[in-house]
Amino acid sequence: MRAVKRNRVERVAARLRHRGRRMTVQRRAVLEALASLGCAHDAEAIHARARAAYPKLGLVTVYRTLEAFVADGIAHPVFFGDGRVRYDLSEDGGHHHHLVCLSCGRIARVDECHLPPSRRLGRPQGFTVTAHRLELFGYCPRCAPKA
Amino acid sequence: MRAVKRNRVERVAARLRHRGRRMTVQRRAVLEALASLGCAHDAEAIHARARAAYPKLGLVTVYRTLEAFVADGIAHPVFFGDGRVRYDLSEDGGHHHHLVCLSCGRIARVDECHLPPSRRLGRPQGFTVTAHRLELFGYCPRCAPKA
DNA sequence: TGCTTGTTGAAAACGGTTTTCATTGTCGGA
DNA sequence: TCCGACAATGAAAACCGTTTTCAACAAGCA
Repeated sequence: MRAVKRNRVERVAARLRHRGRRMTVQRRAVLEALASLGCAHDAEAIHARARAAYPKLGLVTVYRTLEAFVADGIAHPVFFGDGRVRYDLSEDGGHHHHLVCLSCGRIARVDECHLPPSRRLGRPQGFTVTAHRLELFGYCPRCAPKA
Repeated sequence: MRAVKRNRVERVAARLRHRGRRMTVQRRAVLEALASLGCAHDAEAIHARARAAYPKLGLVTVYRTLEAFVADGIAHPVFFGDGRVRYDLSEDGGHHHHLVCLSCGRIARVDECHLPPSRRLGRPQGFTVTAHRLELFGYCPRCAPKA
């Protein structure tokens, strides 16, 4: 586990350096917060968690770090339409989507993507599709009406 | 065409009244702006268009009208993740998605939804899915690299 | 070690959206 | 048709998540 962590930090550090960026204590803290929080948390939540590792960390730095991570493909933004941006650590193996409980806000991962290949999606309109965003909304087991 | 318009206004007016709301000149102007603009325009664009019919219309009223329309199922919000909410007039026949050109911002409708039925989507996690949001990003025919 | 230049933190700015408040106007009832 | 209750409006101000500014700091290369 420790080794996994160290590896991740080093991989990310390398990716940053490759773009002329630097790895700092603050970025390490944000990276670990992202990893430990899991799916789709916003800047404020990431800030709160990262402060555990580095209490002096400012919220502005979190925003800037997330911006850098997104630009370098280390993380990506998730939008639920509530006016705040959430972030996921990018995985090498592919993307995932989310199930959002409209009652309690709980979020679950959806690893399978049921969409046809990109090539087909934009064909009728002549678009070349390079990305998509899918979020599912409904009720989690605890909140679902017991029918 | 004139008749179609009148019908729409009346249907919407009825739906509003049903909820204790009122149909006003301003709301009529917003409704017509939504209909004539088509897919996914933001409050500012709707405001600009609606002002053609009612120049005194304030932007705040547009926001409030859109809020009422969404609450009454007359329109629904669309999110592209750029920090502004767009709106579509709801259709009785079902929903549609969008193709967004990352280069020129052009937006195209996607009428077919390639997703499995809601019932299946949240099953593994035990969620009851009631809605979903899907937006496709890529390049339109004009902007696509001529491969 | 020294230097260059990316990074940080605090405060202020930003921009889309929402709220406040006094005024106006819709629409159901007399 | 007129009345009155109360929803809707407009302008200004407030909000709130995010971004920018700017001076001090520190990562990483020579």
